[in-house]
Amino acid sequence: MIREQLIDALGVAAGNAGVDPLPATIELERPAHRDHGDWSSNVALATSKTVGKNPRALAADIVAELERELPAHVESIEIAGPGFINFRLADTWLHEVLESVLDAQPQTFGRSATGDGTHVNIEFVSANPNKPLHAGHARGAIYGDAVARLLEATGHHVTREFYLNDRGVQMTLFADSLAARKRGETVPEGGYQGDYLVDWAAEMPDDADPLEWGYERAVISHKTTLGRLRIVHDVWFSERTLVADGQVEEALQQLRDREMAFDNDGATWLRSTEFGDDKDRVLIKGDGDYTYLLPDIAYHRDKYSRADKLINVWGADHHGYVTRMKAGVGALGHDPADLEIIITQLVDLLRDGEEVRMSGRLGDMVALDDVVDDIGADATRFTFLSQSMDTRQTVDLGALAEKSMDNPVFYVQYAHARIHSLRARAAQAGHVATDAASRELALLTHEREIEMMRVLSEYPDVVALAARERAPHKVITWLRQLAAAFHGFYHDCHVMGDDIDTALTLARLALIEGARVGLVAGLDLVGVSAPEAM
RNA sequence: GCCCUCGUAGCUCAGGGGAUAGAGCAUUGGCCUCCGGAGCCAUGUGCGCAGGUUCGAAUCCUGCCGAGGGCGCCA
Repeated sequence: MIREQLIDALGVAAGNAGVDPLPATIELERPAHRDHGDWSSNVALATSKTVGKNPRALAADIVAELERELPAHVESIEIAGPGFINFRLADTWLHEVLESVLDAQPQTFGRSATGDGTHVNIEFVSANPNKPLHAGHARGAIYGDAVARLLEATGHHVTREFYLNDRGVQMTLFADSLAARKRGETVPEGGYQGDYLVDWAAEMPDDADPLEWGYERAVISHKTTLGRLRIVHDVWFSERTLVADGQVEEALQQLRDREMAFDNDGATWLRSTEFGDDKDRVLIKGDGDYTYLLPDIAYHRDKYSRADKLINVWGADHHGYVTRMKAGVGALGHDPADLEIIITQLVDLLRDGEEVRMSGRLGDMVALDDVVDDIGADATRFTFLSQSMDTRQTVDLGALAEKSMDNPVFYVQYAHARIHSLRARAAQAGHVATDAASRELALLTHEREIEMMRVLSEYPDVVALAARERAPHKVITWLRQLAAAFHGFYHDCHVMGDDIDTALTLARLALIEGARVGLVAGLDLVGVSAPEAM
């Protein structure tokens, strides 16, 4: 790849110019402005102090070394600003990029093996199995799945996991509420109010055990809703079985053996202050019941035995548990660094500008199914992935439901549909796809064509960065760029026509095929479909 | 009080050490004899404030201001 070639050449040149030692990494980036060339390096700026020269003078020395034998594709090298070294390349480097895109096809374009088969377990959603998922679950659900896709695309072995809190008081309360509905009564004090229970009660056979039947029904509900969003968990892990298998007691014993658990005031405590927590935490309450923490520790103990690295996706309202969870696994002797807890900021849900309440009884909430009904899986996924998880997100369901231009997913999908339409027309006109040897990509020199290839060239870096930073929104941003580049090309450069030379038509068909590969690959990475017609 | 995240254009958000800070929506005005107008082009005195680190800060550090979330023998 051109990037590595230039970095290598820079390293050699800098060494010959007296830079010693060479920096750990030589930075090479794409300048924001086209006037600054195709690639730019700051080595001279970064190392001038150690060499004892002013940056521009050092840059001149390095450039002189580089000019002894220009690296492939390089047309000229300039020194600019305070001492940047700017490379101006011939378009041939982009033709080479396009060739590699066509070669890769959507199945492999942008993918890498950097994860080296590391087994990552990512746990997300994990909503209680006693009521349907609501809109507030959307962000974490879609995000978790997108991160899983990114990790898979970068050579990790991924397990998607859902933890079921299927024991405890809330399950009993749920069963009681369901049974009451079945009898046509109002739910008990503090019970589950939602209308869904009326429907579930109607479905429930008379002789069914409300707890077991309701639990199963809720899990089906979760799976169905998630399935509509193309989210499929590999493992549904039951807290109940964890207790039944004796794993909770084993974990507790392990903590005791390591002197990380102690008894005080009639309760059993975790020595979490050993791991930076501001106080120790209760594992077993005075009444003998576990707190949520102990089964959670046992659960993570089990996960550590099944994967190299753990990721938990939690909402912002759980951020206070990060320290004690890490303390818990640390107390077991595991490396807390292998447990990555990602906090997603909350979502403000609006409907036509008006706030939709996310708290309180279910009656006030919007079911996730309703969101999918209103705006579809594609728009839902695209929207919830379009911004960083570190920022609070505002989503207006009303605006999205209109399928208006407020949602760029259509802009991206439209690009794909146009390409499909072009291909069909081309086939009709008898333009057959040509092999690498006979297509003349050198004909692609229009500004719009160049721009499209430049965007395509960035995709592998985007995927790598998005995966490393757990930031699928970077893929969304890139897709919008590619779609914009394509639409601009489509407007200014006709693929077929009386005044278009056949060779150019074939070259442009190759180019839009490259765009198609990019769109399909990118959309697949975020789990959004690439429709052939809209 | 302490902890976490955020503060970028009228609105929703990208950009997370580089050289002139970008997109969508909204506004205003252009572009259909021609591959799908769900499109293209033009239109903007914006990085909360103050210090610091650096050759260079929207980006890193500190403080302040503002918004949201969290600090249970609840889950």
